[in-house]
Amino acid sequence: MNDTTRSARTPAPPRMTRQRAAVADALGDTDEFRSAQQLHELLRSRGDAVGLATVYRTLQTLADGGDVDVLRSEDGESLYRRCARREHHHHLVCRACGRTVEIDGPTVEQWAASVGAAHGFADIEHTVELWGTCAACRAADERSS
Amino acid sequence: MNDTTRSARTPAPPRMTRQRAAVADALGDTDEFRSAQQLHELLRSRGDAVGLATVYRTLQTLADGGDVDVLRSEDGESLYRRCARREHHHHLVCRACGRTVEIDGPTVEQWAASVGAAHGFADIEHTVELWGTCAACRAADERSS
DNA sequence: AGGAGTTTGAGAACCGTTGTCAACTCGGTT
DNA sequence: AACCGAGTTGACAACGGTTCTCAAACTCCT
Repeated sequence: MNDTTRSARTPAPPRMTRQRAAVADALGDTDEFRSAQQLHELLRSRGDAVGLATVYRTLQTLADGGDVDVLRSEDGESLYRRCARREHHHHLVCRACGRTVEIDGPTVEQWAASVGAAHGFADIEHTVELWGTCAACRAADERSS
Repeated sequence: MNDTTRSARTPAPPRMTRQRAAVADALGDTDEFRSAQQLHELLRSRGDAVGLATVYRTLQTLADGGDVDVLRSEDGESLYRRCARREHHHHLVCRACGRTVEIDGPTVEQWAASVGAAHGFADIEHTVELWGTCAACRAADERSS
């Protein structure tokens, strides 16, 4: 059994491609949660276009690896962001521009676990997200009205 | 200007129909969060079918009026439930069967508001939901494995 | 019963997302 | 440097949940 013999259980080696780099790059550029379609459009306008399907695939891979955070906008769209810390945390997101602040829910984790256990539920997961309108968007909004 | 003259700003009077009653009824029967499609199927199997579009419309109306709670399942589907209390609260939901326990997030509201304000965000809303597997579903699961 | 205006429902349209599969690349080999 | 096998891409089809359309049916009031 030499190096090139890849036994069946070995996952599969990731490969670096222009497209993957481009997506990762676009995510690295911003602090804001972005949809797959926004990223796709951004890349296209930048000049190094990537197929929409590839954008979705790449984001999914990144998300699975914990390299990006995913959350659902209020109307169900998936939004992606490269967060500063990999540890579990929550977000305060501007619903207009996606600007995001990473926050801690000091007691949330513990509370969630104990409430779950108290009712006989297992494998507890929790969703805690804050939505608001950031100062900049508020200002922009008033200016245009 | 008599009674039958409905000035433009008056919303429009809701009207009781077999369909609306059926949907409300189906919701009243269960404690569990159900999708529009599940409710549609339930009604059909019960013998008093209601068009899918009508189920969606009715649920939306009920939700707008605060008569039912809506939340998004982990894979983005909208789920509806007639909760015992109309006041703001959170849920611990079984991801397998939809069984739900209404819970309070003692300090959550305040925490959300202050975190939002601290970062200059306005119109703060928060999503706090707990997902788990209830005891019954866990038992059922083990039995079949 | 009569009539104005609301509601319904079958099917089309929508929209974000995933699947398909032949062509193309990456990365290691010869 | 050319070669090759396996992973990757992308145009497009397909999917699944939800909303729209609009003619026919129904509510409610007189």
